[in-house]
Amino acid sequence: MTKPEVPLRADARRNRDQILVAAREIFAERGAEVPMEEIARRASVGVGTLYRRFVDREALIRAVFRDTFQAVADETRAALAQERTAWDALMRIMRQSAWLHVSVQAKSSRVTAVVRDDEETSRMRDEVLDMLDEVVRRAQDEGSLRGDVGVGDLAMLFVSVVHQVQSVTEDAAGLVPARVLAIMMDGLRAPAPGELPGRPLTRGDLEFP
Amino acid sequence: MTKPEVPLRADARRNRDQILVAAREIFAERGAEVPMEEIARRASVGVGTLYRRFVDREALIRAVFRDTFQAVADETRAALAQERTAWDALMRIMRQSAWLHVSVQAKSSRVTAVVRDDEETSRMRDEVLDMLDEVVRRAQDEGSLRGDVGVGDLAMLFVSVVHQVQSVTEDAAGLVPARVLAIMMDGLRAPAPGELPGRPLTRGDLEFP
DNA sequence: AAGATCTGGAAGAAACTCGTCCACTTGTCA
DNA sequence: TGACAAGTGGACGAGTTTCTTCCAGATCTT
Repeated sequence: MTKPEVPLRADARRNRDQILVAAREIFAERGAEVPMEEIARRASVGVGTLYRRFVDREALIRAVFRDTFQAVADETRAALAQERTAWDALMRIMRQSAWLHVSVQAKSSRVTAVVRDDEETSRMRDEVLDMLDEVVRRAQDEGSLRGDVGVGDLAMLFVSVVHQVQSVTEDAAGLVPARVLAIMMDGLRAPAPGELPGRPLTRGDLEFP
Repeated sequence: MTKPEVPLRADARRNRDQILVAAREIFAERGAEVPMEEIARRASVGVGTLYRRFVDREALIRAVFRDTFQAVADETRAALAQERTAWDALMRIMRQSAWLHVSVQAKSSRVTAVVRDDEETSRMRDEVLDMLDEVVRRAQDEGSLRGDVGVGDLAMLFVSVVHQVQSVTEDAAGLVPARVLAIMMDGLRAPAPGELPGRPLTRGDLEFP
């Protein structure tokens, strides 16, 4: 339902998209409680415009989630279909999702509430998790992914990568996510050098149940 | 200078320490702009007490940094002296620092300013970085750490681990940092499965220069 | 037990956010 | 091209949140 009933004017459509991107980035970096004005600014738009398109903060959060899950679902499906090995699919999914700034710094319960209560979001979320479960299983079967991890672990690693890294010079900042991600992926490779502490984290360990 | 001129009364001393710990945790989780009252609450103390001990937020930030760098420096020195291999030292340092909730979600420039302007903090920071540089070099020499990483990379991985993970059930939350850290360490092991993108990040890439 | 030290939290002042409203711009279509 | 519906930015009043001070009473120390 990213498309409204009456088609938007071209410029409005563009602005709406910019807002969603800006909000997604900011949510990932700083959480969902950031002043609306900052989101507007990053989207190069006035607050007025923001509110015209999204009734209130909750509507914006909901839209961001739908939009993001949609993108991730599409990308994941494509990766599963096109990549030769499950490992390649996994790499691609992780990379792409990091790039998409998936994840929200969930410091308030507001976010959880939205995800839980919005049916469309839940549906897409489940779809994504189903696919991820499959990738993990297949990658482990093919012997490329260490056996002692679960989807939950991937999700967590993920979140770690995405939460925008600060305190690095602007120059280096561009390198960080890719490098951190690559190191993590290397750490996920089978055969594993050792045993991980604890137990594999599954989707049941993720919130928004 | 964690100790004041006139020794504090025992209870006051205890409270002060609790405040520092609470602040460090909260800063790592949510950044340095959290309401003073929350810090006070987590330290089981009234706001009044907090202000009596630290004139204002800046003083608190400064104290947290000194305290933290001090602890890390001590731990690092000990690790270097006691562990058999550089790799073991590195493991220990990383684990310990994660445990210490090193790192601050630096979303404001306030933090950078404090670290830059406080001489004692800078001094300790340099000392820690010197030691880390040595650990990295030695670990690479002994062939346990992949060659294409630098201190900067370690710092970044670190920050990724520490920033408190959300959106995981309380039960699983305890496992996450240890697992993420372990996976990362496995990813750092030599021989590396592949080349990392970009270039090794050095201390020059870290901010607070 | 006296007296210095320390404490919690109420409360006024200051800073921030929200979300609305409207004069002005821009895109669309005949 | 012109007319007008759709869209825009940002100032603003109301409502919150946060900062910091202050002090009556609790707690140590000697």
